[in-house]
Amino acid sequence: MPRAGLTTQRVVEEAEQVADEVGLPNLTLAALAPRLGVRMPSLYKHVAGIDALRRLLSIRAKQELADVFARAAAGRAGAQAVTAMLYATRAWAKAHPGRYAATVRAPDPTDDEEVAASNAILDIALAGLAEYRLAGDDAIDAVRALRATLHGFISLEQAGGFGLPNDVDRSFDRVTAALAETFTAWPPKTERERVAKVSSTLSRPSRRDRNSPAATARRSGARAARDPHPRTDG
Amino acid sequence: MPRAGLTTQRVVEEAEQVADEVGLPNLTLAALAPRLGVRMPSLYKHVAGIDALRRLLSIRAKQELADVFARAAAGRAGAQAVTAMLYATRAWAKAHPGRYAATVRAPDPTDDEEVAASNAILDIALAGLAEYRLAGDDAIDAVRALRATLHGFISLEQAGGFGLPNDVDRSFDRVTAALAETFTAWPPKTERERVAKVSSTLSRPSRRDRNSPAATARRSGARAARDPHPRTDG
DNA sequence: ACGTATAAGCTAATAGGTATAGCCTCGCAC
DNA sequence: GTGCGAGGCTATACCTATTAGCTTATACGT
Repeated sequence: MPRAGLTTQRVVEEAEQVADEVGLPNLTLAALAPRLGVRMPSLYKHVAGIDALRRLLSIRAKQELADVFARAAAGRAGAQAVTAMLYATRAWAKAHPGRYAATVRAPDPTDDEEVAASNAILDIALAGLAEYRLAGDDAIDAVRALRATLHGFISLEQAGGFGLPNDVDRSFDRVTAALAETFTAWPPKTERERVAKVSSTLSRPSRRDRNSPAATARRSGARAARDPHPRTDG
Repeated sequence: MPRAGLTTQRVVEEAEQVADEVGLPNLTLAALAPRLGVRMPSLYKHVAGIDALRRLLSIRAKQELADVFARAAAGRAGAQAVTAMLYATRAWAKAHPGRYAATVRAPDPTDDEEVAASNAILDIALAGLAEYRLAGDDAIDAVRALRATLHGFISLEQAGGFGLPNDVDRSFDRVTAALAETFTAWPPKTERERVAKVSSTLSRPSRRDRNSPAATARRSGARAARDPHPRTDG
């Protein structure tokens, strides 16, 4: 019998298709094999198992998402960049729900390749926020807010969580606008501060820490060789 | 041999424990049965199968979450209520990750019981936002923003997505404060409007629709008996 | 108290999924 | 052309869900 001529890459590509069609949790080797014209055990010649396949899928998906971010933010800054990143990501997630789901997975901290893919997303998101001139922890808080809002909206939407007839696109517009606006006054005033309306120096100690050496050090890549906190986020 | 004396309720309660311990996706009947002192097939006398069990789990979890919202918002309003709801939910989700995950599931639109549980969450969240005096689509957009932000943060945190050493509690404080603040100027200005700085009447057509009959009708529960859009939302 | 219907438990068997072992052979390198 | 490694296969084992059909504890009516 002629060989199917599979490669790891081919297997992962088909797995992406399947994941997009039936959802990441329903991606099985059993479903994948016939689509590639082989029997199930043959897949083990190319991927080490279902877990390894999921890992490869995640890495590729994270790279794609980083790309989506990068293209959206290219040539834009501030609110424009944020808005573009949010819309582009939602559109990509709609077209590729399985891949999007794969981007959420937290990497094993010792897995350099997947950690790198995660970091690419973080770095590009941070770059997209550059115009807001945030630094240190404030910048991290902001990307976390960005990722959380975006992910929450997309995953609820994909889960069918927005059941009311009200227009979901409209809601997304509002969320996007709110987020882009929020970053212009970041960090936000806390409730206590809003009520007490005192001078910002006194009432917003968080600002003091903004560019502190400690905060900057925490961000820097210069850490011990086997850092217990390899740099990954969101 | 003596009977184990199971009930559906007992099974679901133990399932909650398991889900909290090992994660909702890892909840299996096989793991559950020995913990209840019976063989796997015996569980079918009390629940119709793993899917039915998940459904029951979701319903209970949604009721619990609605309760968490209600308790948090009780006696508070506006930013205070929003803040309290967010913190309480995150704390509950941390203590009960499996149950929290179960709240995300979208109900089958024909499943009255689960739809009702979902609606309870929505209603209480809307009530928590009452002080902001939003109406019609604006109110729906706001709860969606609330749920999306909250869910995004919690699910990323639970997935281990916040790998950087930066303090996650601090980030959550910021996100919370930003959200509570955002609702005071809802709907947010779009990027175009912020740039063009014209009068709000002209530049913010969305406000015109706020209390329109159409918008109100869309929200109302008065719909045809077998409504294609039973009232549910994130 | 007793007898019985029913519900609650059991064993056994089936159907899918993951994974490993071990064989067979295509097809490239030389 | 031949040798051999990579890529495919069958067979098998194990895990989870589910169904069928049996047994018996126990609640309840008399």
